[in-house]
Amino acid sequence: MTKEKAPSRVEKPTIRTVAADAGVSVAAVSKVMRNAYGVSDVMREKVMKSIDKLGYRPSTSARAMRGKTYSIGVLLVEMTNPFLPEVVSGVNDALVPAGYKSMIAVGNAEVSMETRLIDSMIDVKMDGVILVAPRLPSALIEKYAKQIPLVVVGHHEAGASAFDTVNCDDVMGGRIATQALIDKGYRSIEMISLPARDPNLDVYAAREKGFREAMSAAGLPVRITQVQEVFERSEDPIRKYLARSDLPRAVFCWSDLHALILLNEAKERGIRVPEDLAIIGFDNSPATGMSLIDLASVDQKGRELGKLAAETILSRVDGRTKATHVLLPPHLVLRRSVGHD
Amino acid sequence: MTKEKAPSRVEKPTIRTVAADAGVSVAAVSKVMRNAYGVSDVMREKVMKSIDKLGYRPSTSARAMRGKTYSIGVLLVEMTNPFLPEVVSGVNDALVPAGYKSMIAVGNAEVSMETRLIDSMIDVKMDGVILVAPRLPSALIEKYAKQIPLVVVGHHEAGASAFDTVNCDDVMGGRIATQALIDKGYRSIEMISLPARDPNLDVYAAREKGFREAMSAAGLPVRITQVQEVFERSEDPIRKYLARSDLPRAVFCWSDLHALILLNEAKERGIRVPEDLAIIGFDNSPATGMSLIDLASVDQKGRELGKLAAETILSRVDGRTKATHVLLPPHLVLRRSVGHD
DNA sequence: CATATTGTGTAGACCGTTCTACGTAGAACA
DNA sequence: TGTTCTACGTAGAACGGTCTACACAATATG
Repeated sequence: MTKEKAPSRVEKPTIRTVAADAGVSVAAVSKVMRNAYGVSDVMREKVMKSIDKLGYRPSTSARAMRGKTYSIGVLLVEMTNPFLPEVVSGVNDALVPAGYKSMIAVGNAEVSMETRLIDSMIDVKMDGVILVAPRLPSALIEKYAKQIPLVVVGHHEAGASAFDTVNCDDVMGGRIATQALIDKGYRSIEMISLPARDPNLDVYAAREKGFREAMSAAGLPVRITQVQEVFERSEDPIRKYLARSDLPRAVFCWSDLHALILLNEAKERGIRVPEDLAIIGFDNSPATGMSLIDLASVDQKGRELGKLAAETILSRVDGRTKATHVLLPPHLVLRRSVGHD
Repeated sequence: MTKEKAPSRVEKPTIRTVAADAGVSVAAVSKVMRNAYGVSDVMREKVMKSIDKLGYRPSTSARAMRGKTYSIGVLLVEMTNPFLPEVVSGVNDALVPAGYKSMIAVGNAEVSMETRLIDSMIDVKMDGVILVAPRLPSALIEKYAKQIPLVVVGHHEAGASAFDTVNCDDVMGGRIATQALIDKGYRSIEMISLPARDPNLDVYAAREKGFREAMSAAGLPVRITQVQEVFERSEDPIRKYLARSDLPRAVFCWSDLHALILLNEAKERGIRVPEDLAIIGFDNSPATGMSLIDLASVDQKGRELGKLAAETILSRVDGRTKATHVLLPPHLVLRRSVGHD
């Protein structure tokens, strides 16, 4: 009458089960699992045999209470930007061989959601956290970095000492995109960007900087239009933009997300691309390559960024305390939207 | 000399800190946290005050050892299909208000990866798991369901008793898509699907069934072509498909993923859509609505599926043992690719 | 030969919760 | 007055690992 628990639920072997089976102490099994010092070959052999005979797997939560969990949290802004899965793949490329696992969480570009998720990553005692393009204000990131090893992707803050950053060289990206348009002979060039949050930290602010540099160097006037985030249905601002009478001849978009909408809306309005309007985006997301789209774009190698971020967090987990800040050079992919063949 | 630990890392308050501060027992604090029975208002007040004075947050890992973790794992096949983020949003819609959090993992459509991830979800003692379109063979799912509450989305198995399923009514989806083509007057209609793994379980198999039903009912011949997964660069099979001499007049694609490629390749070959070839996809993913694309598609309401899945897992976590199997009716979105307007 | 040193193994405290079992006080009841 | 509830609290054993301290043997050192 007492045992009315779940039916047929299997009994999981614990470290004690294994120890008993192998005829050794619990501590010995623990040592084998962590391949710590002080285990003879004979002992390791014995324990290993019991482990896979019983199908033993150590409980991460139990481990968390004294040691480490071998898991890294990855916090993504959102999930629709195809650039993000690439970063995740890269993260796993580095984490899995090192015996770590990644747990992903999605913040929906909301600060409250992001804080909640990081908090819960700390609660489950993850060994470290990778933030990808967080909306979190810099001060909060700093605060979290004091609680858990942390690296940020897609957020420039080369001065930070409490955490690491891994980024595409967005200034360079802005510059080469703009330069490409200039080289094609365009003179009336405008950039579409996001509303500034922090001009020193945001990736699009860096791209703006590159844009400015290239335009100024060529003696051309700098004009930048800021539109809303794409999550909040931003066809409207783009539509409004295209209705203007003083449209430029070429547009550099901070992201493919907006570039694609622009391309689409342009078509609807009978504006020919690239004949009437050249467009160049950022991220080189999969869709850009489709011939229906054929959008030139700056490739920031998300996978490499992710891999690098993972390596960085691991070294920090391993005890490094000095911050590192890496920039990866992007490259340009020319396509029909800028009049390339 | 002994304390050379991380610099300036903050001391986290534990349940003991709170108990001491509030002048009550540890057990009392625990009760307040779980709002369990047997707490007076005075006591709750006192404890609460200490809790947010100290900024206390219970350690999930410690909780995991006796109680629950209030977290649900979500295993996604992959991340590039825009249908999946929708499901995740839906999951969070239901989980967050209930005080649970979701942790997402991505299996890259590999069985080995998927098993590894579910294992680690079990290791961290998540309260339950939602699998979205898993590649895992049915027998393995069954096995895992014995170890942890489990619901599957995008995998038909209405006979399963150990776990729940939540799905779009894919048979109906296939039927209404096909019927729409028939109604438009098309007679030579073909379906593009994936290689069969398990004809009773796969979503595309169900869509095939709907296709067959509609075609047979109209007295039309059934023809289905199977192509590779899209992750494994499947432009080639689609290209080969379009090179055939006996192309149908209309195609129903099991997924937008392939429909988009088809649309694109058709354009490259100068095949006009819909004049030469009508196309209808599945998922109604965001891109389909762009006028550059304008692809008709079956909408399976990913967000609702996700929400329902979350509610289902929660009730199972709460003790339900009888399996439920839900089908949500999809609806059709007509667009230019089938000659609409 | 006495004393370090090294290599291998164990015992048992500890991590931060939850949960069971029980104690106590006051109210209600007989 | 004694008994039985009910409401509120507490003590202390779990949970499944890791880690520190130590024991013991074999080997190296002086």
